[in-house]
Amino acid sequence: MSNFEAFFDYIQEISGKLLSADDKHLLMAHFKPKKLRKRQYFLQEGDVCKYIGFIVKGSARTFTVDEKGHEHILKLSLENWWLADFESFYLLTPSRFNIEALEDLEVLQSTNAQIEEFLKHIPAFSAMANVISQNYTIANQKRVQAAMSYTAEERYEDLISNYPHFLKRFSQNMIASYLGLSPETLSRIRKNSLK
Amino acid sequence: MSNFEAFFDYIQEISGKLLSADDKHLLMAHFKPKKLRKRQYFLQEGDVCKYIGFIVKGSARTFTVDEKGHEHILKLSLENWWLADFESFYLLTPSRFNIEALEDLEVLQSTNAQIEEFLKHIPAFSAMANVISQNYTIANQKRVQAAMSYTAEERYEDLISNYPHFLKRFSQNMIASYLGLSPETLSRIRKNSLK
DNA sequence: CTATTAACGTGATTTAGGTCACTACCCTGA
DNA sequence: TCAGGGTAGTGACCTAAATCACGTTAATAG
Repeated sequence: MSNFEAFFDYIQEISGKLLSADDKHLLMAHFKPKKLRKRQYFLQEGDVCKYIGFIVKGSARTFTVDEKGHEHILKLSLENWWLADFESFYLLTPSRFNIEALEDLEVLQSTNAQIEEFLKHIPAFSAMANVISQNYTIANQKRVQAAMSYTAEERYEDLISNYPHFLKRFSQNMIASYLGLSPETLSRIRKNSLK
Repeated sequence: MSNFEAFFDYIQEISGKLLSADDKHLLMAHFKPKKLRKRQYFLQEGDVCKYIGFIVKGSARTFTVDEKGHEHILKLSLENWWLADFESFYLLTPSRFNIEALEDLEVLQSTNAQIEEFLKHIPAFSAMANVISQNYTIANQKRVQAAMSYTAEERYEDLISNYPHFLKRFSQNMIASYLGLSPETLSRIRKNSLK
């Protein structure tokens, strides 16, 4: 399956280790391909996040809805990213987040229990998990810092330089919400920075 | 050393595994006690974060200074927390952060290379690392969400309910900066919420 | 092929929170 | 013992960004 080829490549590249034929069979046996159409939910608020998904194709957003009905996007995800509310996934508590497909979505998904098995038995998988966890920590650290210390304009500039491809794949509304801005403010920022 | 006893207890409690006598000797051989006086720096901006420290006693803040000279506190740390800029520590890049003792500080510190050894040879240590990494991911996720979707007042309420002991150990100036607020705003919020 | 709905732009107005200025109260150290 | 830095409270003012209101165009569904 070409789905799995891309997945295997990803694991090997991130981990710097090779997957054996057995490793691959184990992964193929327990990662299930799943398709979601645009606007379908991978996870709904209140549910436990039973599955973690690896995005093969498409995009998604992770967001909350506050008491005033406003949506706040916590994460935008594309190909070769993992999809889950890790708090809910690790602790098996009901999630405070929604994860929704923004484009038709193909993921490979598995359960917490299975992931534990992969970590134990597949060295490349476990090495990958460590690297990803580091990357997440770093990315989150940056994001907190940006949210707290940067102005709206600086956060947008930051996004442009770090994730330029986001602008192609996500609507301005989504980007604005991801940056913690109103769509109007983002529109004005773009206008000013065109000069 | 009573220092190490608390450290060993912590590892065993978090990991759910026991440390052997050999494990303990290995840890004692390569975690060095270090004392910092109030206002001394554990890490300075521009330096590579060569050491990770486990706080035995005292408190510290991790902060940046922006172009206008304003300080932004990213993290406040107390006993039984780890002290490091993980980005710099993992990637060996110059840090964008400062870590400063807010009270006289006692840490047990070690290097990246040594940590790799502990992870390989001490199962309890490696299990602890996994749990901590999960906790960090969860805490960071919450903090990003709070920074993006909550008002100043909600963030303060959130702090009170999640980290009430922070109020006893850190000055209002520090709390304000941690919450991304001016000291004046925090002072007014406190006044209003007293009613 | 219309009819909606989503996406983006732009002006007028409001507001949360920042900035500046001044006061009072500890501490801590010479 | 007293001076000076750190800490907190409060008023007056300012500004970045949200909100509200409206148009325009582009995309999508029936």
